[in-house]
Amino acid sequence: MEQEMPKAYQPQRFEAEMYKHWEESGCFTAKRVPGRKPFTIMMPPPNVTGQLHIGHALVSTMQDILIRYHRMKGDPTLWLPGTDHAAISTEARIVAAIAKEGLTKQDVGREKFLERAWAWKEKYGGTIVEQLRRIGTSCDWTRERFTMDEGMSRAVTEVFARLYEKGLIYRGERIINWCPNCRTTLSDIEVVFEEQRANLWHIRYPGEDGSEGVIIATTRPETMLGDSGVAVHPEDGRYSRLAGKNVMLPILNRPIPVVFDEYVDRAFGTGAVKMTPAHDPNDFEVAQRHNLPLIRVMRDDGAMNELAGPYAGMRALECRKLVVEELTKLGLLVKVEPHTHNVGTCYRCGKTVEPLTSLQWFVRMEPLAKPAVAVVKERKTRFVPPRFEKNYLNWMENIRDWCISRQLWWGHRIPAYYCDACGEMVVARAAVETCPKCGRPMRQDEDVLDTWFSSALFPFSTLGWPEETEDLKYFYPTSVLVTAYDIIFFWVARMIFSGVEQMGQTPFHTVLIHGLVRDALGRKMSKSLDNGIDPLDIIEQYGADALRFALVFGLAPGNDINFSLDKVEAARNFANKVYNASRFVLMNLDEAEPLKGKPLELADKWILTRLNACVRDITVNIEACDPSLAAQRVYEFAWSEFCDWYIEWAKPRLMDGVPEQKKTAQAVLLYGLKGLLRLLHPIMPFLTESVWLKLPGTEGTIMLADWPVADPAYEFPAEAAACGGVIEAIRAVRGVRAEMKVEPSRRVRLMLRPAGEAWAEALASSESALLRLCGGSAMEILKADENVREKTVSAVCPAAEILIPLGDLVDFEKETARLEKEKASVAMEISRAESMLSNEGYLAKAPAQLIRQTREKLESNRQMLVSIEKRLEGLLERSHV
RNA sequence: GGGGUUAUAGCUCAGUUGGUUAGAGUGCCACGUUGACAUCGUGGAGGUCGAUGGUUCGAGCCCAUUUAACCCCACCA
Repeated sequence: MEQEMPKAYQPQRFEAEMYKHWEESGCFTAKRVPGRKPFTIMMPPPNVTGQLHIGHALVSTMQDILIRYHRMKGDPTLWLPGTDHAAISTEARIVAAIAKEGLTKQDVGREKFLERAWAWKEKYGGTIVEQLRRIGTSCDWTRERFTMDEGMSRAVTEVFARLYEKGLIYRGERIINWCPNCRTTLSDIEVVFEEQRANLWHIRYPGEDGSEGVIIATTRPETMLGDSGVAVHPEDGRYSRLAGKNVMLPILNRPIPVVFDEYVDRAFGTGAVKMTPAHDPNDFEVAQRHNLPLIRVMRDDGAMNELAGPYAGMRALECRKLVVEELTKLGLLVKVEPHTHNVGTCYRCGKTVEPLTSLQWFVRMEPLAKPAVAVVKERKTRFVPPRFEKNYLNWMENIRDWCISRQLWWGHRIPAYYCDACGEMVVARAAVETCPKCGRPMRQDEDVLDTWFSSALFPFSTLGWPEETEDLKYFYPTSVLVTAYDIIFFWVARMIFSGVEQMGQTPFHTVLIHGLVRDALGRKMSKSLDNGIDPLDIIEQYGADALRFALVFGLAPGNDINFSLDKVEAARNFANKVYNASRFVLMNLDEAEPLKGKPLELADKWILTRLNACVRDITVNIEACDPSLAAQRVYEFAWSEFCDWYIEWAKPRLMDGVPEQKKTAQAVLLYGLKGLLRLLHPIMPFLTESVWLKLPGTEGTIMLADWPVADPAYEFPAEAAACGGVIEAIRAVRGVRAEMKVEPSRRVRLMLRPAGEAWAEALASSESALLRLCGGSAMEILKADENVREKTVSAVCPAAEILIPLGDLVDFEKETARLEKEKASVAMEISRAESMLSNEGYLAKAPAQLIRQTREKLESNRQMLVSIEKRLEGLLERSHV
C-alpha cells in the first residue's frame, strides 16, 4: 500500500482522478427526500465568457465547505450552478471581436450579431465551469443553468409581464444615466462617482427687460444651451425682484422664466441655479414642479445636437470651451472659481456618464422594497456578518426606481410590442405579430433588460418557475447565499425583493458575505498592476486543496483578504503534513482495527478526548458559517495534537509494543485519522478522499461518510488532563536540555519526583513515550523525600520535579540562575493568584469553575515553588562543598 | 453630509457571547536528518493589543472621546 504513496504530497497525482470519481458516482446530484429539510445553495453565476479568478475560487470554496458538510451530515443537498449571460460585458467583448474585422455591430446586424454571441457562448461558456471543477466544487451539474436558457428566459418574460400588469413596471421619459461610450443606459449603482477638479463658472443671465438679471453658478456651462429656467430660493430676498420675470439665456437669446423653489441652497454659489432639466436629475425634479420644458441638447454619442444651435455636432468639452469663450466675449462671464466635485463615470468603461432624459423602462421600487425591508428586519433573512444588514437596509429604504432597459442586443429582449400605425403598445408573454387594436404589424422593443433583472430571479427561475415543479416546491426557499459584499445591491437585494414578490417568501435565510481577495500588499488585483494571481496556476503548482485552505485560513468574516503565495505554501505544507500522517498510519496498519473494546492507554484517551473537542468546535464553526475558524481548528488538531504528540507517543508501542498494545495504537490511529479526514474534508476534499479510499474499513466516498459526532464513550477529561501534565513534563525536560546545551543525541537518565499519587501513576504509565520524547535513557520515580546525591539539573512542572544527572555538564552557577528565574516567574504567578483569591468581588462574582481553577493553579504553583527552593538550597550547599 | 471597516509579534493576519499567562503563518536565532513528513523536528527571541478616559472583581474584546488609513452610500448646481 505504501508503495502507492510517495514521500511528498503530490496533488497532481490524484486531484483530477478524484473529481472524476465523484462526478461519476453521482453524489453531486441532489435527491429530494420527502420529509427531510434540504440544504440548498444557488451558486452566484459567473459570467459565461469569464475566466476563473481568485474571487471565484474563494466564493466556491466557501460554498463547497458548507455543501460538503451538509451532505456528510445526511441532509438532502443541492448546490445549483449556473452561468450568467452578463449582457454588457459579453456584448463588449463581441463588439471588440467584430471590431478586429473592421466592422461595427450595426454593420453585422442584430440577427448575425446574436448568432456570433451564441457561438461565443458555446465556445467559451464551458471553460469557466471546467475551471470550477478544478477547485473541487461539488455542485449538481445535472441542474446547471444559463440565464438565457429557455426556462430562465421564460421566467424573465413572466416576471416582466406580471410586474407590468401590477403597474410595477412602467415606461417613461426620465432622467437616466447614459454612457455615451457604451451607448446604453446604466442603473444608478452602475455609476461610479469620481472626485474631479473643475471650475465653477459664474454667468450673468440678463433680464428680458434689459435689467441686470441674475448671476448663476454652474460646473457645466455647455448644458446651459438646454436651460429652460433659473431657480432661486423663495425666501431669498436678493431675488424677490425677479418674481414673474424672465431672463435671457445668453448666446441662444431665449427668454426663460425665474422660478422659486426650496431645492435651491441660498448659500451655494450665487443662490441662483440654471435649470437644465434634460441633463440633471435635480433640475428635472424642479422642472416637473414648475412645468419647465425639457430641452435635450446632447446626442446619444455624447455630442451636442441641433438644439445646441451653433455648437451642434461638437463634443461636450469642446462645446464647453467655446461657450465660455463666447460668454467672455459677451461680457457675461462674471467669475471663475476652482471647484472640486464628483463626476459620475461608467463602471465598465470609466467614461463620464451623462444624465439625460430618455424614454426607458423602469421598475417601480417602493412597493417592492417595503416587504424586502421587512423580511430582513424580521430576520427571515439574516446577514453574516450582521453589519451588512445596515448597508442593505439603508439602500433598500432609500431606493429609487430601477432603470432596466439597456440599448444592447445580447440579453433578454423586452417583451413589449408597439404598433407604429396607431401607437398601441402591449406587453405579452408570447410574440405579438399584429396590433390588437388596428390589426397592423407590431414590432418588439429593441432593447434588452439589465442583466441583473434575470439574475434577480435565480433562486426560483433555476428550479423551473413559473412551473410548480417538484424541485421548486422542495428546494425553495434556499438556505445560504454566499457572495462578496460588492454585489449586495446588484444582486442580493434584487433577489430578495424578487423572491418575496414572486414566491411570497424570502429566497434564503442566510446571506454569507465575504470580502475581496487582494494582493499581498492589500491592493486590488488588476491587469494594469499585473498583480493578479491565477488560481489555476496555483492549483497546478500547489494543488486545489492548498489553494482552498489558503483562501479560508485566517480570514475575518466579511473582511478583505490579502492573498500571497506564502499562504498557499503554508497550506500546501499542511496538506503535506496530513498526507504524511496518513502515510504513516497506513504503513503501520495491518488491517482495520476496531477501536471498540481495546484497552486504552493514557495517550489514547487524550487524543480521543481532543478529537471530541475538535469535532464539537468545527461543527459549531461551520454551522456559524465560519470556515476560517474551522480551518484553524482542524489545523491545530491535525498538526499540534495528532501529529506532534499522538503519533510520536504511539511509536514505541507500534515498534516495540506487545501485539495487544500495537493493535490498540493502530486502532486509535485509524480512528483518529478517520475523524480528522472527515473534519478536514469540506476544506480539503481531494487529499482527504484520496486517503480515505486507501484506508481499510471505509466504504465508498468520504463525501457520503458520516460527519463525525463527539462520542461520549471516548470522553476522558481526567486522563486527558493527566496526559496534558505529562506533555508539560516532556516540554520541561526538553527546555532544560536545550538550555543546558545537551547534545540531542545524548540520552539522559530521568529522576521524577511526582507531585502526587495521580501524577505518579500517569508518569509511570507513560514511561516509554516519555523516554522517547525527551531523549531519556532510563526513568526512575523518586519518593517525596528521597535525596539525590548526584549532580543534577532540574525541570519543574506541575506534574513533577524532574532531576537530570548531567555529570560534567552541570554548571552550578548557570543552573542556579536558571532556577532563580523560574522561581521568580512562579512566585509572580502565586502572588497574582493570591491577590485574585483575596479579592471579594472576584470571589463573589466570578464563576465557581474559574475560582476553582485559580485555586488549583495556586496550589500547584506553590508546590513548584517549594521544589525549586529545595533545589536551590541543595545547589548552594553543594557549591560550597 | 450619512454609514462602515481596520489599527494586535519584523511582516501578513486570527482572537465567537469580557475570565486574568494574547495565538497562527511567515521571517529571525540556536540545535537536529538510522524511515510519516527538511513541504520536517526541538528549543528560543520578539507584543505596554493606535491613544485617552470610563464601566467591571476582571477589558485586546463593552462605552465615550480621539488619531490614522481605507471602504460604501448620498451627489449642492
